[in-house]
Amino acid sequence: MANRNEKLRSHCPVNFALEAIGDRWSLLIIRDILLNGKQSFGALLESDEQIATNILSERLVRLVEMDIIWRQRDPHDGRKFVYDTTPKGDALLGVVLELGAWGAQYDPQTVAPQGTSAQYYADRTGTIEKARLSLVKRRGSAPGPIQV
Amino acid sequence: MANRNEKLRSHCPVNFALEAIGDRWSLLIIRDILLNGKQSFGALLESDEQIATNILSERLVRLVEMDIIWRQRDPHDGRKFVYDTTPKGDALLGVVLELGAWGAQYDPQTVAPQGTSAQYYADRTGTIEKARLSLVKRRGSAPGPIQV
DNA sequence: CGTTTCAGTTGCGTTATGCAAGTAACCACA
DNA sequence: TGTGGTTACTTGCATAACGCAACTGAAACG
Repeated sequence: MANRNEKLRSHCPVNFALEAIGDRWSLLIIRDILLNGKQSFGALLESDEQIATNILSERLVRLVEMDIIWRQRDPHDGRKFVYDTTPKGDALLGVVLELGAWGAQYDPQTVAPQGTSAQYYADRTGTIEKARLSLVKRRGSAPGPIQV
Repeated sequence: MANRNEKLRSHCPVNFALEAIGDRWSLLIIRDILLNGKQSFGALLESDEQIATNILSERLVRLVEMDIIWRQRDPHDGRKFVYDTTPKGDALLGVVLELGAWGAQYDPQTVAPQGTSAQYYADRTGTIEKARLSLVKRRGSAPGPIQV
């Protein structure tokens, strides 16, 4: 699991990244925020992978602590929080897309997730720049789901 | 952990990749084979992250089962095996480099791992193509460590 | 032929994950 | 204003994964 303050096994940059987000759930949460526009606990719960509430809760705390996402109260509903990626979280887009490209290539039963176009996974060439532009556009305008 | 034959949580390509290699060790092993030219059990054991023998053993079996790496007896030493990536494993290079780029950017204490040039992590632009060329060159010639 | 190297395996304690159930704060409506 | 539903959690407990240390069997070395 992504550890918090314990000493790292090494300072190889690949290892640093894996200790931060190299567990089974963190990158799925980041995928949902970056690509599927999910920004609340409830929305993140509804993904196909069926994350448990306690795990989602703990991961969100960790990701906030690591400054990969941040949260604020929903101004329109006092029960809810709004979660969104920080620039450090946005910088994981390349990782998510590379994983997606590999998965799409080697999973014989691959499907594009709901609300996400298969073209973002189909080929790697140009994909990262393309999605990054979507993200810039999103950041530049009012916050909300991006339709990729 | 990367599971084997149990049913996947979903067929989202990102999830498929995470279920295959989304644990704390698999991508470090792939990093060592792809970037650091390590090809034996003993060499893989010596990395800074100090993987345990039982975990390395199990991960190598899994990676072979998934056709991400393959192994053969060392023709020069009957005790040893030679491990190397398959094309499916080579295709994870982009994932490794994206993780490395992110880690190098956000780990204040980052270091380039032994035998690996920092330039491969320092910036993402062109990095993937560059390393891929190294890999193609390596595959084209006799198998052996690549010095990146 | 004894010693060392190599690639593991085994045993066992610790940590992480996953499921089900429960809770406090808040909102929507009568 | 109170009642029921929603949201974002927390708790308890079982199971699975991880990690350390010690051990093994086959091959190489001297």
